[in-house]
Amino acid sequence: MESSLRKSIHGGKMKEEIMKVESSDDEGDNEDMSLTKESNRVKIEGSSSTEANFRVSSSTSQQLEDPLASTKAEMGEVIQENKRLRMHLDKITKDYQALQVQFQDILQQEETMKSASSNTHLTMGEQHDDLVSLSLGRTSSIDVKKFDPSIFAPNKETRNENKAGHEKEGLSLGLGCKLKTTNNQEIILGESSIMSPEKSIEEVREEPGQTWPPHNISKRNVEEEVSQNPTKRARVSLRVRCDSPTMNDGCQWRKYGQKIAKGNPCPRAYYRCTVATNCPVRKQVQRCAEDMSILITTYEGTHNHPLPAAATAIASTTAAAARMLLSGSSTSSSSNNNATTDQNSTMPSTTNINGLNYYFSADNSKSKLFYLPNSSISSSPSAFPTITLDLTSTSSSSSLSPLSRMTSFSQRYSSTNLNFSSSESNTLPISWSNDYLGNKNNKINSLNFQGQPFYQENIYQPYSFKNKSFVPPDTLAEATKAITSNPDFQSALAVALSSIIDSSGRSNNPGRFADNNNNNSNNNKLPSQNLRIGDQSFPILSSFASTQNAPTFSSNFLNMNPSSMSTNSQSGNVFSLHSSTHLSKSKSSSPDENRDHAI
DNA sequence: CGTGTTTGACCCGCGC
DNA sequence: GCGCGGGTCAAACACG
Repeated sequence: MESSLRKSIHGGKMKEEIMKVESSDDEGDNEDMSLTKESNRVKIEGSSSTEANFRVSSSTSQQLEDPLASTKAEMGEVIQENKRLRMHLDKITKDYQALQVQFQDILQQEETMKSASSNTHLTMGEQHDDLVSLSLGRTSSIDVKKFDPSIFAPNKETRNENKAGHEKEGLSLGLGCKLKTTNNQEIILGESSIMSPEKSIEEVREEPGQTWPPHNISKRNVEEEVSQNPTKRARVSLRVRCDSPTMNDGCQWRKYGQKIAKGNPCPRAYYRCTVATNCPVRKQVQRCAEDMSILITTYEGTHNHPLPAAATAIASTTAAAARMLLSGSSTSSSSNNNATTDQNSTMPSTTNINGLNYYFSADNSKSKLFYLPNSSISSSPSAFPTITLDLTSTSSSSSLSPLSRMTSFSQRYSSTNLNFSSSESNTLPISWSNDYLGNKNNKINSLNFQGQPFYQENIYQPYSFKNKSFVPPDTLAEATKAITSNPDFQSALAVALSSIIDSSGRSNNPGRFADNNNNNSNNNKLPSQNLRIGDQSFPILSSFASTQNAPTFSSNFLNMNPSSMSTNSQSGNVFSLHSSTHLSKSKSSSPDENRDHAI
């Protein structure tokens, strides 16, 4: 009795300490610090609670002897812990502010450059436009069109005072998705409404006079190019290991044809987007002839309507890839004729951008060069330049990937159980185990995001309640730094995160689609999102949209295992993302469930 | 009955 | 011009 009373007292005091830290957080930039605050709240709540449990149990015997001393000792520990957390918070805040200022610098430089020159398409900036678009997944802003990796360089903290007003822009670079509308409104996608006062995407969609997606130069460039040269309608092909007939990409599709294409016994299915009546987007779905487990989904066109949240991830990724393709193919052939042309000095290599392999077309208007030596290349030319995002293969390029910086990160804490997955036994995680992040040999890492809604609770829980794991304070700092300091990491991360966004928005999709995906026995469970590094998983600290009612993500999108590459009936470019995603068994038991819904 | 799929016919561009 | 192959149309059909 006395013991339990004491425990509650201790807990209450610790709670006070926690609240003290949190309330002091709020004194700062309460609008702009959503991610930082959240990150620290994770640590505060998690670590304090974890230690609380430990302390309560370990001090039970002492309590009988000297309750007061024990309580004081605990308070001292708590205070120390809070100090550590506070320091950590300050550090993150500084990094965050530095990033914001740097980002603003980039934007200003970009505007200057824009006014100065616009005669080259395949400039570094253009390349980075593609890079950042892929990186942010949903970036649709002219203002983030160009991207300089240097903005993620750490430790640049000395900045102008008058730039402090732009603090909202930094964090979304790291883990959120930001849109900037034509009237300079920013939308941080995926940011929790609690944590961020930014307008939600839906609000902006309803903004009078706004179009969706918001107009931006990048998209206009593509559209203009396409309109100027109709034969250059870019296609983006995704190669994915997928057992279901189609991948579920969040959009609604109607099949309008099927054809046996030459060189592939598997029929090619033709789909058109039915979200809007006159949406021009088409997609083709076909199994790979060499490896039936590989599903090739080719997208063509741009949606002319608001997309379901679940569909924006793939849509933006493919749009970015298409834009990259078009911008690349719009340049003189000399710059692109060689698939290994070094198109951008800032790229790690011509075939490895962000650790992802690009294979550019050898021809501007017709895709002739295909991607791998083993391919039985289709000789039939395509009128469409095609970029293929290969999500099936392995790569040995990881050693150069900046992600390898995470090696020490994972290894250092290799003994820590950081798998905070709450995925149930019958649910395979959707994981992006990038071989380029690492494999068993080079002991690097993989990204593994549980393909389930991103519940706020689970952001906090992993550190303490669920697995009783405690992440050393500098673990988060290191992870944060690794992420924010590295554009390459960001790009890869964003793709993976996109799948999470996709999952969180799944419930927005009405009708049959929603029905299909709501058939989920795990709906009532609270999964968590993990960043898996090697054998370890790290909770994602960003505040992606937490759709409480979202069903779990059933995408068969990326069930990737290393495999040999095989042919695609369309020649084109390959963007190889070496990643891995597993399906959620609970949602894919019936092939019909994924019928007609890509990715 | 509404919605989506199937499938043969048709159109079109390209190469010979 | 002809044949081939990719892509689309639309009537018939299936399903809930």
